[in-house]
Amino acid sequence: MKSRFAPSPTGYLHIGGARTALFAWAYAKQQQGHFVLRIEDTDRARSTQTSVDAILDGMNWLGLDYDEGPFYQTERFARYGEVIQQLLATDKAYYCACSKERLDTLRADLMAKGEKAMYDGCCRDKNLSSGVVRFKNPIAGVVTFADAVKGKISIANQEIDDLIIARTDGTPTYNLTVVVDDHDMAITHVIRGDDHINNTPRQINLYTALNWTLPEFAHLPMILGSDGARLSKRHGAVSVMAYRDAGFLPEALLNYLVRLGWSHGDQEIFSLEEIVSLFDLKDINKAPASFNEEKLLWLNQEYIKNATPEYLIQQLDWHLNHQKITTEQGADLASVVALLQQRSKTLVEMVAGLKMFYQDFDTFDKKLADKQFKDTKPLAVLLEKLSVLDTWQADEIKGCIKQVCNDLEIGFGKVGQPFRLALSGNGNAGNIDAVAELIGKPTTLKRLEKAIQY
RNA sequence: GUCCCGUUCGUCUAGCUGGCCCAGGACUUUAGGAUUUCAUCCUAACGACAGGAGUUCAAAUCUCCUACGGGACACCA
Repeated sequence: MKSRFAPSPTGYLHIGGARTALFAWAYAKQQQGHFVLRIEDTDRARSTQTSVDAILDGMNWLGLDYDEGPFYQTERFARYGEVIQQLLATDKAYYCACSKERLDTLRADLMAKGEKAMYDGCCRDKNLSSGVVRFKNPIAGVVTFADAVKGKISIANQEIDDLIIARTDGTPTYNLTVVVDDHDMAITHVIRGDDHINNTPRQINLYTALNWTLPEFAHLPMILGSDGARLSKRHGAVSVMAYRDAGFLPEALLNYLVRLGWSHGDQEIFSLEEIVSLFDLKDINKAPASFNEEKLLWLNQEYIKNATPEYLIQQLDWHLNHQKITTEQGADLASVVALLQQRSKTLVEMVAGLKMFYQDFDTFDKKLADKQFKDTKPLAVLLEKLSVLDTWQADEIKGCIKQVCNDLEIGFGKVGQPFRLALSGNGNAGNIDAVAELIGKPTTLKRLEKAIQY
């Protein structure tokens, strides 16, 4: 068994492509087969190296490893040429010299007449020797195939025109290259987006003309945006790497993506191992799904909550560098992360919460400070008690706060809140005693003084 | 326009070898509870079988029609 992911390098790896890759990858792993990465770059005008790199980066970040490839179609032109010649020689293809203008008007006329815009086979029997090469699609009959997710699909050959397999400059086009590659690479399962359903019958005809055995086809429904239209740039972030930048964990994205169209009963959370062991094409939904960032956020939070601090630190590395925050000095990063992981939906949020342990802030949040620092008495008393504290530990610090409460006969919140603001600058912090412990005595006292002077 | 595919709570979905479904889970929202804010956690509530016809003792599940949505119709992939 062998599956593949075959993106064209005309942009970054987007969410829809990533899900297709994930499904093809998961099925290969599940079947203990191979997963192939193939770059379909035959459109030299639109393909770029930057896009190739972006796709590779995306795959790598997601952890979707491939057993073979990446293969590049541009390196296989000789082979395509061979197949085109073979088709020509066996009268399965012909040269067509129709001008673009003729084709355009033909299309417009047909549409106006209420018919499907198709090539009329004008040059089919002219026996020309130059121009584009078209495949001689059968005129009659019906092409039927059993799609692994959609079920039986039939299209009449009358609905299919003679597709171009080689351009004027001799370069091959998509429908020819996929067939040749999938055959040559011994792909047994073609798993791709259902925008390719209409191409499938023509490809099947090509397989037949070449006398090659057909692979299984599995067409995945598209991912739609919140407005029901196909997911695109105008729906916001669609690049996989944009999700890394926004602080998502790769396994959270993968988990979200796998549940978009695939299910295993009521289970929502799947480890990578579970995805691999449980994945099956028959559990894929036929209908398109729309992307919902709120649920992704929830999943991400779940993964952050359950991850080990060590793993989180590893994932945090990029964000820390990106925001130029150094954590060598000051609090123990693992402890800080452990404190923060219960309260961060994203890594970006975590970094925001982690700043106060490694950087001083210039000002307090004005609104909060005006309120919390109106009466500085509690903080002043707290400062006194903390400054004489010998063992700088959460329990001891908590004890001090309680003492202040007793001495002044006020509630915990009256001391805890201002204290929290004093240390964080913005009021966002977890267990205040633990926070103070990690920040350390000198810094805690310094910030307390600053708050009292506010 | 023509062809192909699809249609269960706002969203992701279970169920689709008909009865266990006056439809289950999750996200979101709302209301409570726990908590030193927030977050987390617990409890509860709201909320859907697109519409119609048919088959059947019985339909979300099978058939047909309609509506709506998506996709394809490139010398793009």
